[in-house]
Amino acid sequence: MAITPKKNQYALRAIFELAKHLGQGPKKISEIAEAQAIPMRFLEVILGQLKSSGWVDSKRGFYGGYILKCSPKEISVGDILRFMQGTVKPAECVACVSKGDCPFDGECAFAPMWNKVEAAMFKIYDETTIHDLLNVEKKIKLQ
Amino acid sequence: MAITPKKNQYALRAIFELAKHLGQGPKKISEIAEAQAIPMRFLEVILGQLKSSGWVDSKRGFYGGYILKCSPKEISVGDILRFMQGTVKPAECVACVSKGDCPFDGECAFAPMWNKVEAAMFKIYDETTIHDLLNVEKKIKLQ
DNA sequence: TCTTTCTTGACTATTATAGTCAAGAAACTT
DNA sequence: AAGTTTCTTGACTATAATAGTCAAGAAAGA
Repeated sequence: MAITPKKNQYALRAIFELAKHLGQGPKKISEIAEAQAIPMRFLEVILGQLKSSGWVDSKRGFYGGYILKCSPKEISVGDILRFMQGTVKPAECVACVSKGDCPFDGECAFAPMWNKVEAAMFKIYDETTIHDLLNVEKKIKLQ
Repeated sequence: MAITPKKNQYALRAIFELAKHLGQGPKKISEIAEAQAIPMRFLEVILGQLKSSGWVDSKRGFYGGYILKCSPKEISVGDILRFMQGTVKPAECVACVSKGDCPFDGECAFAPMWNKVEAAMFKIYDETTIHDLLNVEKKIKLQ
């Protein structure tokens, strides 16, 4: 029922947290986990995955941790969600009754609507950068 | 990963199928199931639920089946999805890490975005009536 | 060398969704 | 009235996706 799986939300929050402390050296998994209320062991898995995107880097040892490698202005929620979802084959109904093997193949009355919804969602995701979210938080905290 | 659960999609398709044969008397569960590629036993459950919405009615016996009680122009996808989801408590983050007991209560930087996404989705769902979907199908079938 | 932290990959748990079933009740046919 | 047919009800089970855990090892620096 949630719009996106928890794992994806955790990935967003992890990058958000790194962005928050950009330029302050590596941030430990344990710190990110606590700050963003993410189970630490699960976060290990997620950050491991995110490393392969190139957006984050890591360092081991006492002063180790994770670092954001890109500008918060240049990375959007859409980028991250797309990465987490893996590549979805194009020309496939995004929310069909049966993915890949649609019982109404090509003649589904609902497909255009599902596609519009998917597009509307990603329009918002793509328009929202991590930098934007940092600003939202600043505003909230000021109140 | 799908935008909405299969159960909701089946509910939409069931009503769509009823709308398609509006005025032609009751439509049997077995017929709806076959036409819309829905497991019949599962459809029994779904139609049973839908009955309580008042949008459909049923009749038993040889000439029994289900009938649409409302105009396809006056029922939208949004109406049906909202009914299927049950009432979601208001003022609750639609896609928070933890529904109901948010670890960032009231100070979540992501909440506005999730709410925007939810709203964008339902804007489309609310704009799409069952009648619209019947028209889409007609156009597709003409090609 | 010791501590700390990331790394890897396999493992388990939980939950939501999806789907099934059987016995019974209404409606109509003959 | 008897017999089909179909919906009705509620409990039941299966499956898959998600979520989360763990342990042993490797790098980095103190």
